[in-house]
Amino acid sequence: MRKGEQTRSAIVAAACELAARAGLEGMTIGALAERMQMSKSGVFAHFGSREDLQIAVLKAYEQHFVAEVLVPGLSAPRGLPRLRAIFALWLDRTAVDAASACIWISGASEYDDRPGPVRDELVRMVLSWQRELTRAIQQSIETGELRADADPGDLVFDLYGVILVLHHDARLMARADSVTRARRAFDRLIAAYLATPAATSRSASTRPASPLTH
Amino acid sequence: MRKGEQTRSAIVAAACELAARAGLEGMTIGALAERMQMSKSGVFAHFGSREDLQIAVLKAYEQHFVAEVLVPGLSAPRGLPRLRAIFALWLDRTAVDAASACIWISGASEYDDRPGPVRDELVRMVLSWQRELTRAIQQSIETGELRADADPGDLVFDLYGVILVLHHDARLMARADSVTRARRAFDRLIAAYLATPAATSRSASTRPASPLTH
DNA sequence: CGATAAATAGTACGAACGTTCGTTTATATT
DNA sequence: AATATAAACGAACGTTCGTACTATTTATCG
Repeated sequence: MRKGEQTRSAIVAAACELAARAGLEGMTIGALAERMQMSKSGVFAHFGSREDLQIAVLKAYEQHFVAEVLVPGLSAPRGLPRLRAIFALWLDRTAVDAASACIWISGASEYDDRPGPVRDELVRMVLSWQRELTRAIQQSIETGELRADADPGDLVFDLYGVILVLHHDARLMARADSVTRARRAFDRLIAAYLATPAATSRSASTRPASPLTH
Repeated sequence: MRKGEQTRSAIVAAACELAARAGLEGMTIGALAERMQMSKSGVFAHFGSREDLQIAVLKAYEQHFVAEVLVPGLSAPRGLPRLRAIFALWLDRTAVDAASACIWISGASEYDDRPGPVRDELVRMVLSWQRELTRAIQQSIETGELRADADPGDLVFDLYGVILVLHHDARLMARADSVTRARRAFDRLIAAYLATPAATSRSASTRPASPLTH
């Protein structure tokens, strides 16, 4: 009983590392068995199917992500400091280990055209994470640090874009200054959403020339 | 003689559609043969290897991309209008056909840990495209439309992020309003980089208050 | 300790992968 | 029309994939 769960979690841990490099689809049971120095069937027996293994990897990843990004981020005071802390921790996951990819990001490309339980689980996790981001943003609005008319969904969109392009540039393009650029991009974003003391009220008289219409 | 090149390009065209859905790695010769109603060996004979086929697909994609985004974009007056045109055309590629992915984006995840000729070709293409973007941005600075102290590399970074998160949201998350959000994100970005003749408080004036009720 | 169940190994299967080879069909040239 | 060459086929190669079934080892507990 105990031994089984022990090796099972060891397999999942190894599978996480493997999936981080080859993707959830590229992670094969054969390679996993070789890495674990076990037989294919021995590894396979711990999961009903390959899909179950992939979902187990996803759940383990989410657990790590929450523990390393969300939880420590929540210890920062609510509002903009917390949002900054969360994003900084999010960035750290890329900065520290540039060799391993985020399986949420690689999975997005792998499963965006492949319906099934794995995709459902992935979408659920991303949604859950974006909800947390939205909450931190809304709180930053409530504290008056971000503009009252800011759209939290827009900022989540922007922040996610920064993370995606960070991974793209750091991993595919192998650019060393990616994290620095991502930090600047974040600061630029926050500056655009920042509540300026004079312009917090949306009055028609102070309406500037709109850059929307070109 | 002529027949060969004809079917070869037909194969590449079919391969492009296939790769757009399954990725460059997911595109198999068997599936391609079935789609072409040819034998596997008949398809294979047109390429020395699977890698050559993948590279042929990449080149065909680049050709289409340039023809549909860069070339028509260049007909807009240089400076900010051209940059806007290019981005709008870039967006259209996602908006029109949300069912098919960009193989540059899916390839980024597929090959960021897989060295080889395919990855090299992919990186070369992305670099080439980012150079074009950089040029359009620099020209927008020269015309005085964008701030003189703006870092073109930063804006390229930001723009690419918008495209990446657009694909992510539209395809994986199946959000219908992704293109709208991407457009707003672009406008926000440009506003942040805009050369403001007199205003010092550009952050609050990036957007009129009307269309962003959440 | 021995019984019993859990955990792992072993083997095999069918399918699909990219690739090679020899042959046949279709096209182009003389 | 005859011939040379290009194009496509069909079969098979060796691998690897996920999975099923059957032993055999190992751990747990009365």
